[in-house]
Amino acid sequence: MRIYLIFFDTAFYNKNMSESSRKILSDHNVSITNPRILVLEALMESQNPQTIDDLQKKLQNKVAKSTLYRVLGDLKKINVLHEFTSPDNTTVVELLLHDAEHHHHLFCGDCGEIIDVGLSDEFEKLLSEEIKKIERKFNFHINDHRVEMFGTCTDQCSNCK
Amino acid sequence: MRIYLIFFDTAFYNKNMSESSRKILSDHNVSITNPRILVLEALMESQNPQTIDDLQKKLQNKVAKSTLYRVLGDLKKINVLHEFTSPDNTTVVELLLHDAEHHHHLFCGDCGEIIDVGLSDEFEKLLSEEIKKIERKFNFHINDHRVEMFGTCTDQCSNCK
DNA sequence: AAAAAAATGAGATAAATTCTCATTTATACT
DNA sequence: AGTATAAATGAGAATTTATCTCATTTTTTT
Repeated sequence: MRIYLIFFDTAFYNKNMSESSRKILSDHNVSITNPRILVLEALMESQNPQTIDDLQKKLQNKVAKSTLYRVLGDLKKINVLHEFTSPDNTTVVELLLHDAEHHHHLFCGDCGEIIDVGLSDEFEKLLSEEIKKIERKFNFHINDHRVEMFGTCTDQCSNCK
Repeated sequence: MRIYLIFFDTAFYNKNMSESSRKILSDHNVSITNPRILVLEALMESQNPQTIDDLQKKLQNKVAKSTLYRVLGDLKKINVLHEFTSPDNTTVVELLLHDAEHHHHLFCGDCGEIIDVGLSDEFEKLLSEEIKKIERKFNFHINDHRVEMFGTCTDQCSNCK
């Protein structure tokens, strides 16, 4: 048996998040400002979708409310942020990084947790075919889709139980 | 060639809508009141999802704003109303009648129209299997799902063009 | 380093929804 | 049918969520 000691260098991770935040902004020709970096870092802190309230708590008045909304708008405009609504009508937001895979969402009605889930290639392929049929039938041009699943986490969720 | 004359008896349809509204309420042990009947009738007037604003216009001050929201809440509670949010964050609402088939939604980003669409049995079957996998993987109990498709209606839509 | 452009903070404003409570309406019970 | 009781409604106040305004600060350009 081997024992590994893992040193968790928070500074390193923070520096990393700051770096990637800057990169996201410069890659999209958006000026690099402190509020934007802070908001991006807060978004990166969790891989699952978060509410605006979650973000405000993380930012702890380091960014004004109006600025937070404005920055989220900026990030939507450059397509690195996805905004949608949970079943209880709360706006949630998640970062879409270059390497983010196409995914869908699973909602827990008890604790409100939202989990990113991937579905099989077979399923996605059949869905694309269905979408082509719908496009023809309704004379639509469809550019996006999503599958949402609603339920309750039985025991694993950290918020519930 | 034959020519058919179709007489559209509004009174008959109104009476019918009023009757089914009453039936919906009594079937669910909800007291039958005028505002509830009016809201149900407004909901029945269109088969596709409608915004709260649409309803208010149809009701033309015959039902107070607070009552409208309250009645919609009541209808949700007895599971005859489905409420969700369109991509531009507007709340929309649709009646779920006993005979309503399982369906999904198609959103037009230009005119805001929302269309009910059914997908093939083959697709729904595969989706159920995917959902079973997700339930196992995340230890969830999933009780509902929906597929949303986003695009633009190319020329058929009555609101656009 | 200075000038120009852009972003921010603080609070005002707007829109959507919920809440409060006095009055009205519906239901249950003679 | 008529009355008592319970429930629902209307009107507007309050709350919540998001956007807007504009003077000040920060970033970018030169």
